[in-house]
Amino acid sequence: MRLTRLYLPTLKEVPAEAEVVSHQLMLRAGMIRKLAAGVYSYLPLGLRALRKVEQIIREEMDRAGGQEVFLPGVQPAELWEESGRWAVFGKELLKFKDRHDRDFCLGPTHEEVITDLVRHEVRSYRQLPLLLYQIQNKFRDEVRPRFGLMRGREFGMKDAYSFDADDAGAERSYQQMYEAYSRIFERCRLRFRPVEAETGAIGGSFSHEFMVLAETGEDSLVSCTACAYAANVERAEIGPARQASPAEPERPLEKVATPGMKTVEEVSRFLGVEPRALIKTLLFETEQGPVAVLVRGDHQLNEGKLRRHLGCDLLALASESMVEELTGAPMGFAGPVGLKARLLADQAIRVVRNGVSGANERDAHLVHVNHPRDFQPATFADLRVAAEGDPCARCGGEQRVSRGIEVGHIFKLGTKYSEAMGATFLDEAGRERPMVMGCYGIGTGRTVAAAIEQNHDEHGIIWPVPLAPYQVYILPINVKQGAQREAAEGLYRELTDQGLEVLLDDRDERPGSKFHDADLIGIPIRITLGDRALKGGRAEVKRREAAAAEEVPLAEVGARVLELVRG
RNA sequence: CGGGGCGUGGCGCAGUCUGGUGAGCGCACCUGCCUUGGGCGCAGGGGGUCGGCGGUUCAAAUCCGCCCGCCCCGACCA
Repeated sequence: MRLTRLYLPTLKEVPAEAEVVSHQLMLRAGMIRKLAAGVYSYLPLGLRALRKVEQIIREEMDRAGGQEVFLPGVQPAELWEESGRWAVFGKELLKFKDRHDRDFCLGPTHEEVITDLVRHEVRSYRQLPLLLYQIQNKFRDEVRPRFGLMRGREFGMKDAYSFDADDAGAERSYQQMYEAYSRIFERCRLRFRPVEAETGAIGGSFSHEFMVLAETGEDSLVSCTACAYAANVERAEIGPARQASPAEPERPLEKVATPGMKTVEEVSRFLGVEPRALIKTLLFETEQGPVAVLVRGDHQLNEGKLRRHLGCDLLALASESMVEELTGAPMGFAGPVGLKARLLADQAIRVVRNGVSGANERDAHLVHVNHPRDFQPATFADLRVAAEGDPCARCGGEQRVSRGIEVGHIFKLGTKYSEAMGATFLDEAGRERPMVMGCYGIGTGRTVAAAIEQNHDEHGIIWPVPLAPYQVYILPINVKQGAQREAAEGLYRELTDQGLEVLLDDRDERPGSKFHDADLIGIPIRITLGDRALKGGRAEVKRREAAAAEEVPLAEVGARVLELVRG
């Protein structure tokens, strides 16, 4: 492709709306343009990178026994009512009516559609297992789209669905997808980590997220420095707290005045104690009645863990009036001692010695609070958000927290959808049984963005060869010089004939502009043709990530480039 | 949904507080000349209902009201 023909609007300046580097670079490199909040157009360069990711995914899905389908983006409400998600999915589901006043939505995911498709056609265990996938845009009306392609409202996704006759089969399918995903992200040359994850609105029993490691990631993940355990912080289990040794002696319980001191920060500063000595008392309303939860002052409650522990659907922080009713004090002075409510505690509370808590009395706290002398929770459990340095739940080693971009997510769904929607088959014994399902997603645009987050410098993108929109950038310094132009055209033909994807910068521009654009769009190999090297019958070959170029005789450039592309 | 901010030519911005000077600057774009190893130089030129609607005023980009769009923080979330 010739630069004089390519639709490549690059930008010198950073558009004000772009926060993260991948968004900035995709705009500047002319890959994408925004149409509305969270809705983007792909330009030729961006589309080529996207297609590279999609092709790798296709190959690995096919290799794992998948078959590609293409499902509708517009879906009728009835299907969603059948699965029960029309009401539950919430405002992210973009709903509308057709001219006959029938309800539809833009598909945010395709479990309903695929289950509907399969239930009509699959009758026998002989037709299982089945793995179907598609690559298509989804629409989720996100509350706050941001970071360009990282969190759009309309976004590209590969979604796959497995149907098995039993749990063991579903387990195998899941495992196959786990391996396929690992291969996909390896082939994309990404630094990533599979982590145990929450299942959220998709439902199901078990899942892994594939996280691309990046500081700008929206997710936090916890990994053990000693063993293989890794999980999304939302999910990450924490091992039992270590007892401080030697244990401090218990001191007598004492009430102190803390006028107006409500937050952990205020109380700890006022009393001159570390936040970790405080016992936070959080009050919740649930359908099972009010619940009080204790967490150390420097820890954060994990509502997901609490919800699972209680097995409740409704879980909301208690209102001000509720707090007063339960504790007899305004918000900010709740404590476990003498509190008449169901009491749970994070396991770290067990080893807090001479702690500080609210006194259930306005402007007062208790110091030297000790378990079990002063309070006795019904249970201790793992209820907090994992933090740097927490003990690993599997091996007791130390956990580390890092940031990641969720590019893939695999779920073991079980029979949630097949039962709700009647996707059944007859087994060998002639019994009717629900299919056991799994679903597996990869954000395609997000993967491109993640690759840029991991591969860039101050000048622009540095594409890994497998994702590069083009592999080679031929840059004649001055196209008005016949020798340079001819050498460039010759190499362009030769490399293109070899099957390489080549850009020829045939623009009559200053060299500086061309070098800057070449660096910005990040093509892995640049061939510069200027008088300097050309006099000796050579071209300069430079890898984008390298500091210096090498001079290569014109006749050997083709071979050298192929070597670099493959290498 | 709560809090904050922004909207002036394709992009980045100034001007708005304190109403009135020919709507301006940089980049990009067009023409000509010049130049060609890291975003050259000179000259000329095109492009704006100042987000929209309404109001105040002799006069509104500027003041007031409503609406729309976008961005950031939080809550939320495959």
